[in-house]
Amino acid sequence: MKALTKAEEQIMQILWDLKEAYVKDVLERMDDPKPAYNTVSTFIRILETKGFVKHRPIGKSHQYYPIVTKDEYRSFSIRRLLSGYFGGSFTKMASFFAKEENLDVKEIERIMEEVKKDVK
Amino acid sequence: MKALTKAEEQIMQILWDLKEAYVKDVLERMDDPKPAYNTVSTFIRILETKGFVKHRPIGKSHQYYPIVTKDEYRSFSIRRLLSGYFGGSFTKMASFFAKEENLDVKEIERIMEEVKKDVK
DNA sequence: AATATACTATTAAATAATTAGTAAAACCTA
DNA sequence: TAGGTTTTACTAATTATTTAATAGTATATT
Repeated sequence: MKALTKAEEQIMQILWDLKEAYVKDVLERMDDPKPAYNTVSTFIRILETKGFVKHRPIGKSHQYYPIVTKDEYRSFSIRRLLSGYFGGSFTKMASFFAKEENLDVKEIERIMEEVKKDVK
Repeated sequence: MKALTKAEEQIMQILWDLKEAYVKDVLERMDDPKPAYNTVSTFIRILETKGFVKHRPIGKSHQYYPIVTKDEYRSFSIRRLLSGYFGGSFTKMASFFAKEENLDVKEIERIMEEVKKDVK
């Protein structure tokens, strides 16, 4: 999987959110100052050539939808961070975060309880 | 703090590792195919204008050293990932990771013990 | 001193990413 | 059906990033 550029990522975030969308739907959700319609259209087509997005023709128009899921990209992003900055170890990252946030043992335990509940 | 580009980051990783280095030291640690001496030199000077690096003149030469620490950049990177993909919540990221790796409760607890030990 | 060496500074060239204009096709409406 | 609207496809322009050549300066070597 290839990393997304900043502008590409912005648009993927919207597509992940909407599940499927026309160019105009994506444009609508973009922050001001909104880019030109064609800017969005171009990026979506780039995302399509990169294999992140596909479309189905609806009348004369295209409805776009993500084929790389947000979870897949999440996973890719965590892995990249872990391997670049924490020797590939999630434990190291968690320790780093805990120290940085001055979490005490109680708080760490609360987080882990939450995780355990969630994993079940 | 501004994000590093890929090439800049590569060089910062080496500088963080070496703590202080001449251009040639950085070049030495780079993977083959090694770039030109001047390519490295240029990037280090870009890093200096971005405020990531400083130098002390040693004779006619410059010895470079990081002024943004690896920990500071680590922290910045985690935060960016959390805010973009986990609603800013470390717990969410941990849950996601645990599910993805199929960690069972035992393993989660082992990680937590490690973190607790480390935080003390 | 002349020549080679090691380095920095300046600049240019190549490539990648971002933005959007223009043209053409498809559709809608009076 | 002529004129306006919406949309895609193609292309150009701009800016950011990456790479390195060239030139200049100081030091070492013979």
